[in-house]
Amino acid sequence: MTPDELSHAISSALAAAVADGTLALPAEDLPATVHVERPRQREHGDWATNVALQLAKKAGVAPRVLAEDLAARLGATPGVAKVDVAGPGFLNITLEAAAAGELARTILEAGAAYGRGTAEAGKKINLEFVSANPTGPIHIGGVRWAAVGDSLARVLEAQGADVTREYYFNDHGAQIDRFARSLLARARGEEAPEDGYGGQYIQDIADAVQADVAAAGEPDPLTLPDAEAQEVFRARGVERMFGEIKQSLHEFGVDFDVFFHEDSLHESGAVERAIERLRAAGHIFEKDGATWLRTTDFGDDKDRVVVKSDGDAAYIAGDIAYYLDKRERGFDVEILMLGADHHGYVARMQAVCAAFGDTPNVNLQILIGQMVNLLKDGQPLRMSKRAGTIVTLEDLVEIVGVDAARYSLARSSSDSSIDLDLDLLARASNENPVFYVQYAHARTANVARNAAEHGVRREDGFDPSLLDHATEAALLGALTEFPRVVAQAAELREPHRVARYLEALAGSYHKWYGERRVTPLGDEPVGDEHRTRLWLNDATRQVLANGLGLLGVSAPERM
RNA sequence: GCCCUCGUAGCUCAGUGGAUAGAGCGUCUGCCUCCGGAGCAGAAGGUCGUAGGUUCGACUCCUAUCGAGGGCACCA
Repeated sequence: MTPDELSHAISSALAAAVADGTLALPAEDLPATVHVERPRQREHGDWATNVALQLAKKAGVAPRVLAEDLAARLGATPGVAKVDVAGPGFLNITLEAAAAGELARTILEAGAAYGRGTAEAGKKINLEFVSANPTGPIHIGGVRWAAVGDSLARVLEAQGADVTREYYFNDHGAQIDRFARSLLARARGEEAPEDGYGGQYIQDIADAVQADVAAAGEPDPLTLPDAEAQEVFRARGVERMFGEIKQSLHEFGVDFDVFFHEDSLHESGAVERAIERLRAAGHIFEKDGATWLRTTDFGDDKDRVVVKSDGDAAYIAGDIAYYLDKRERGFDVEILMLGADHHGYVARMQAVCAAFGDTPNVNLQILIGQMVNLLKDGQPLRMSKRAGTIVTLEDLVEIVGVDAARYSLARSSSDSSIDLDLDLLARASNENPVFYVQYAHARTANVARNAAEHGVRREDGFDPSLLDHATEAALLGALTEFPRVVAQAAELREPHRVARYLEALAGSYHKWYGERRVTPLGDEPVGDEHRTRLWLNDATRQVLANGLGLLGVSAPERM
């Protein structure tokens, strides 16, 4: 019996109570779907609902009286063992072991599809994340969005969405000029300019550019005039940086479908077209020699310059064109993940969305994530791109590995800033809960291997009524919740819920493992109880694997 | 000054109106003669920043306030 089936049974009981006059409430006042949830306390049964509490006031009856009536009606439902009324009027429902245990078969039949849903089916979603400037390696903040964003993409895909992972390269404007000047300076053996970038990677890129130029048989850029030399370092340096960024993201398990270059918007005339479109809609005005977008009409706190008085496009012009470009590529929803240091963009970008006639927060959804603070021996680690003292994606992976890095960054709500102590992670990596979850998965694999060696085979029998231990009810209950957790993670755009769920599931599994054996002891013959437990073991493995897959974390057979 | 996010166990963090607020790590006590002890069982540890309000019921929603971080460009 699934929670949905139980929910329907309760709805039927409510409808019956209305039909025979017991519940004095118009049928349309009944909830469309009755929510059932897992009670915190195991003694409270397998499922609980507060529907009697919610309806009692409207119907003018005491909650407990209504609850008693519903309990009597539900008691006869096939698969329901008992229904208790508790506290102010909760209904606590306990399922028959067989009805609960059927889930193991359901999960194994569904396989990798267990946990998938259709909540986002038919939606074409563009998910833009990381989008770090190609002026240096990806630092720790960007890594967080790589882990969270990719996991969110997987979760949305599990709900049927057509997701495009997109990375926006800001390869236009002053930052890139500074990057190019820094490369040139280092190639000449000079210090990086005051407003430029430092760090060993600048030297490395500069060397690589010169090697590339030599390999291409082109003249040494150091013999060219400044402007031309800088252009060589800009074009080739940015290309080099792109390559490194793509490569480290790939090694992190994050592969983008589209790397979009801001420069292309300016070169193709997309920026002018987007501005003209807004002008035609009456949202553009000229003032002080500049061209403005009247974002205050759509909730922004000030209007924004889109073309500066010197004729150059302001930064937001690229974003405007980019927004339109995505819509014209057919995306219903554009999701944008930004760090908290960019949250000031939200209002103006939602205004841009509205100015194009779209619906803010529907066609454009902006997720703001808080920062990652790095600690070393409990002390904050100050990072500076200019000084080159940054902790990069590669550094983090080298210290803790891909699985631990992804997991530790994806298991927290993006609303919380998180503190990572590098020494702690390096010293005792099993402090990362990922190993708790992965160990549970490895253990299920080991149990299955052992069972196979001893002739315990699923196909020889399955009797879910034998799953009658308290730890089995708990484990089945946890397994039941997986599809809801995934659906909720997608709906709220909060993939960390999957990680937290997996930790709870792993806990339920470890407890069960301590109480029940799949392989018979000694000379004990193989019975249906062993075979049925193997079904449960394998079902757990399937869910752990499915969940870890949503996080982009491996599910090892052995550790 | 205005805006955004956060404040929950010693530490790192879960908990989008329900029952006795949870996990990992750390501390303490037990458990490997048989499916892996990266585990399990138990103990200790909380005025959920503070004060009001809404509600049958608030960690959760509202208001105020304190504290931490971030943001308020014709920069990108």
